[in-house]
Amino acid sequence: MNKRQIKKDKKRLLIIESAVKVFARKGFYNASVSEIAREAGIADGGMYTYFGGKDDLLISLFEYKMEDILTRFNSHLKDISDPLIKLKEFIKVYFQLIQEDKNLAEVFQVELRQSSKFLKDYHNQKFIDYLNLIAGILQDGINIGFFNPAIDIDITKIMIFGALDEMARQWILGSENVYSLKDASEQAAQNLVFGLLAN
Amino acid sequence: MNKRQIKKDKKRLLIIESAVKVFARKGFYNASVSEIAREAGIADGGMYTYFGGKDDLLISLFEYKMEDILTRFNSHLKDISDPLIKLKEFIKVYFQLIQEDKNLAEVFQVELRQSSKFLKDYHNQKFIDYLNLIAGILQDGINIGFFNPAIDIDITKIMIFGALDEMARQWILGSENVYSLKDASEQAAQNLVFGLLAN
Amino acid sequence: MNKRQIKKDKKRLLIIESAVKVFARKGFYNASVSEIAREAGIADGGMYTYFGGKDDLLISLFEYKMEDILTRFNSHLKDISDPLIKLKEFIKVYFQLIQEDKNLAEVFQVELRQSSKFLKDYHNQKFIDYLNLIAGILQDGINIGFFNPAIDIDITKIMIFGALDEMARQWILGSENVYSLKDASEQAAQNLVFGLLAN
Amino acid sequence: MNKRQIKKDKKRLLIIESAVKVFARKGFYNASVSEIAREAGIADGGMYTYFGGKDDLLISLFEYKMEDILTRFNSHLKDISDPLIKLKEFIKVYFQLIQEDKNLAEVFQVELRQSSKFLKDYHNQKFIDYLNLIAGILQDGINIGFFNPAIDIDITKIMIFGALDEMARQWILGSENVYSLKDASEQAAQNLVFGLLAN
DNA sequence: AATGAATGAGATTTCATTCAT
DNA sequence: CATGAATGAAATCTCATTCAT
Repeated sequence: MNKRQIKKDKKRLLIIESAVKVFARKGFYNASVSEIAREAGIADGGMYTYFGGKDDLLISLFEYKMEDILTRFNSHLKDISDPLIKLKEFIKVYFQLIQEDKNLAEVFQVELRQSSKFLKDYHNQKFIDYLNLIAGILQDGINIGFFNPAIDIDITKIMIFGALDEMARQWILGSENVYSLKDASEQAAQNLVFGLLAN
Repeated sequence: MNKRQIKKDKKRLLIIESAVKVFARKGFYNASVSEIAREAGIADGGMYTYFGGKDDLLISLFEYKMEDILTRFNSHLKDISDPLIKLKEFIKVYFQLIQEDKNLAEVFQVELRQSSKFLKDYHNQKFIDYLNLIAGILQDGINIGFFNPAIDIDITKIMIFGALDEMARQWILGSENVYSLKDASEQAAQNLVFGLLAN
Repeated sequence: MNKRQIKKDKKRLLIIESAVKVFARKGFYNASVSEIAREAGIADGGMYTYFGGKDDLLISLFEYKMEDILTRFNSHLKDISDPLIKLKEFIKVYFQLIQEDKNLAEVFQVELRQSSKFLKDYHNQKFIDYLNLIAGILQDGINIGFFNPAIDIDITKIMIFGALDEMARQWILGSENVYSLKDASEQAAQNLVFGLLAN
Repeated sequence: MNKRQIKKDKKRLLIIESAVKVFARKGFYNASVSEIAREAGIADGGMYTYFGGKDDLLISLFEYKMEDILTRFNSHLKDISDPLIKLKEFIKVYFQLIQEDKNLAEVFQVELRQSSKFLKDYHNQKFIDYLNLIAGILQDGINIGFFNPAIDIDITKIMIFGALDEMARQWILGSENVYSLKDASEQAAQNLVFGLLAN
């Protein structure tokens, strides 16, 4: 890779990180390109060299970060074979990521929702990959007889994602009486695995 | 109640219903006040007689519809004493409501999320009431020994809400290979109550 | 005069007084017809029965009040023959009127200025009558040899009006270190009559 | 100073001059930002790069022009020591300025009056400086015994300002039988210095 | 005659995007 | 490549006036 390319990539990243901050602060629609530029320390029209526009910036942000996240999930989970532990670990890593970068989390949790509307055409492969991480764990669990074979994987993966997602969102938004992410993590694992019933 | 007041209330409702349609179609930020007015068959500035502005319209819409929803939940659940059946019924009613008014569901599921930004200050009592419906069921279940006393209600109510919410959202957004809401309903109940483990 | 006519006149007056208050508070352009109606305790569109519109209301207000003012000046000054005393008395009455109704004064001082623009066509006879009050005093003074015959009455009447007007305006607007209207009155008379020169 | 800054300053000035023309023609409230832009030959939203809004434009206009005016007064008067001549010269220069830029004069005389409403908070230092020019002349005159020591400077400076101001305003507004500014200038000096009394 | 909801033109302002320097 | 001024479309909101009740 030549020097010029490296420099360009650095700038792309800089703009993405700035956008994450500003989107988290203001929301996608209320964030102005100008403010992102200011945050990045570049000129107003500067991002147009690196991204096609505000929409493209959001998509690129999502793709870039999602790739990173998927990589991290994979590297954390690849050596675990027990699906139960894998699920627990998945939940733990998920909340860790949220905690590490609250700004990014807010963008994912809150802002990407709304954008699903105007980004309808955008085929969201990374999100599908992400859901399939969960699906994979479920499938493994069923295969080796740990998980209930009656589970509909396509439904349940979304259910699990939603459960974790909402717990994270409330933690991010909530100022008062919020649980710790550690508690959330343990409770989620407990509930998902064993259900609500008393034994 | 006099005639004028009745007419006014009708108009308020008409505008709310129109807004639901347009928000569902375009999203909150991409919906223009003009378009809502056109949908409602009133003049461009017409909604300002009934609502303080676009934001207020969204909040009012939320309050109005949420009240209706809470009433329906309560009337459906009030005579059920078994918490297990109550939970199942809650889930069923939830998905029924989604199916009945897809537009409203879309606004609630997708558009109101983004607005959590500007709804941050707005103390969202109706949403709290809704969460407490779930909390109540959980509490009852624990009290009579059906549900696991180790359950943290404040965490779990959010988890359940999130799980159902995301299942509904994917059903609304998903054009391809979506599950039926009936399947979703049953699967959700199954998973929540018994957990993922095989017996 | 029949009863109906009396009632109508009362309402006209009520609206004028309300308009005075609101114009004083907000200025002509920033005052809404609705706010004037609220102040008057009538319906929003109510003033259109009595006045042709917002502009007409301002003109009518001016005419009505100016007539009153001219009457009061005339009744105060009619028995004074000494032009010097007449001038002093004119000044005194002028500031008395200002003090009596600060709202009205503000409308006259500040708001009627701006309106001179859009009311350009409106031939302001009452204002001319008012200026001619001053002109009359000057003319008398010159005739009987008290005032300097070199005085150009048409210029000087405006000068005197401007001097008093500005003193009144600063008193109305000024919150800090304002003079009393009594001091202003005496100083004005002193300066106008004797000039700035030391004797 | 770099080229870009010079260009920006030029544009600011262009917009101010255009605003003066349009405000003079239509009045502040009836002038639209669009029309000012058209007059300046820039795009509709163009002035927002240079000014915060319509109000800010008016204030900036005032500050900019007033600074110029104060400079001109000072350079004209600085070498005159005789307070009597200084006063006469002040009046002459004042009417000269009015004559030179009738548009600006109209804005100052007519439009800024109305704005005293929204300029109320805005601490108007430039206007105070201007009044103090007059105060300085009066003080000098009293000190060297030319002017009557009984003069209250704070009242009289306002009186003189008002007298000149109104003479100017009537000249600007008046289409029929107006005096020449030369006559006004001489008459004002004569009246102020010697008073109305015949000797 | 009074009411006040409805109208709809028009105003200010924002901001993504472009492009000359 | 970077800059940031300029563009101009579009959005929200206001409000004088009308008119059915």
